[in-house]
Amino acid sequence: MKENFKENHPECREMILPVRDALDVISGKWKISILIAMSLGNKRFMELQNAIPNITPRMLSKELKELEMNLLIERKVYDSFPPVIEYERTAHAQTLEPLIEELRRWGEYHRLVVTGTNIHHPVKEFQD
Amino acid sequence: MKENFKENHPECREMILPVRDALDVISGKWKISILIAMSLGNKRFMELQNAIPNITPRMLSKELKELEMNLLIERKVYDSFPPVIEYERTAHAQTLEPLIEELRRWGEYHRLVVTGTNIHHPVKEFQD
DNA sequence: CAGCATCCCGGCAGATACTG
DNA sequence: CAGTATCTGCCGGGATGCTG
Repeated sequence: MKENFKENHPECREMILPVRDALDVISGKWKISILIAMSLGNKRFMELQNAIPNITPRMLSKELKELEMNLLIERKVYDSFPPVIEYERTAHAQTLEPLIEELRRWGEYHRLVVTGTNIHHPVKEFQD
Repeated sequence: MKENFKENHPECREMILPVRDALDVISGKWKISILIAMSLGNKRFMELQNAIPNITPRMLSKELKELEMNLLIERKVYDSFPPVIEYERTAHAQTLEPLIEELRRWGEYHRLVVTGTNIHHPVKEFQD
């Protein structure tokens, strides 16, 4: 998967690899939901599970681990009694904000386009 | 998948849905490669298959269909002899450019971060 | 509470062969 | 050339139950 355009277009491979890296990091099924739930102040495992309907502990655990490996969140263990575990977004997660906002904007626009609004401009180009 | 934050945070659901829409459209395994190969001038099925190493005709066909359904490409049949079929990016695909560029930028930056560049002020370094 | 272990199933996607 | 058909392995991810 990483070796697209291996021999043909080395300059393209250099363009595609970072794009796929970015997509791999954020396109997990629950990752965006988790990051947003955390930005709303949910920090603990149970809080996240409650905030995100339908997620199973197994999936939550798995996605949290991947987010942590990608340095987007940090797992903090306070050995109070009872011990408390909290997850927090890192500074690196902040750098994702513009990208997520761009995804949101394009996603909204795209929905307008595919649901057939001819209010806008470029739509008429793909009507036969 | 679409019903995250159903009851808890309706405003979040409205944020997540478009993001997931956008991701669903572009995060197919070969979609970015196909769009880039097309932007390089590859139009015909065989050209695309040659330009994208390791893709099978089955996958190419499937991804082309999905891109077409999302109005990102257009399938044109010229009934010359022999009949020629060409795929072209639509105007709507142009609107994806800033998003892909943002993905590429963040993907590159992210790789720097995870491969251990010691960053003290991540946000500042990320900006141009 | 914060997860891990197990079982299991549907679908993604590769390999290969075939068609108009 | 531009795909389709079939067979198959793999694994993402749900359900359930269990632990420290």
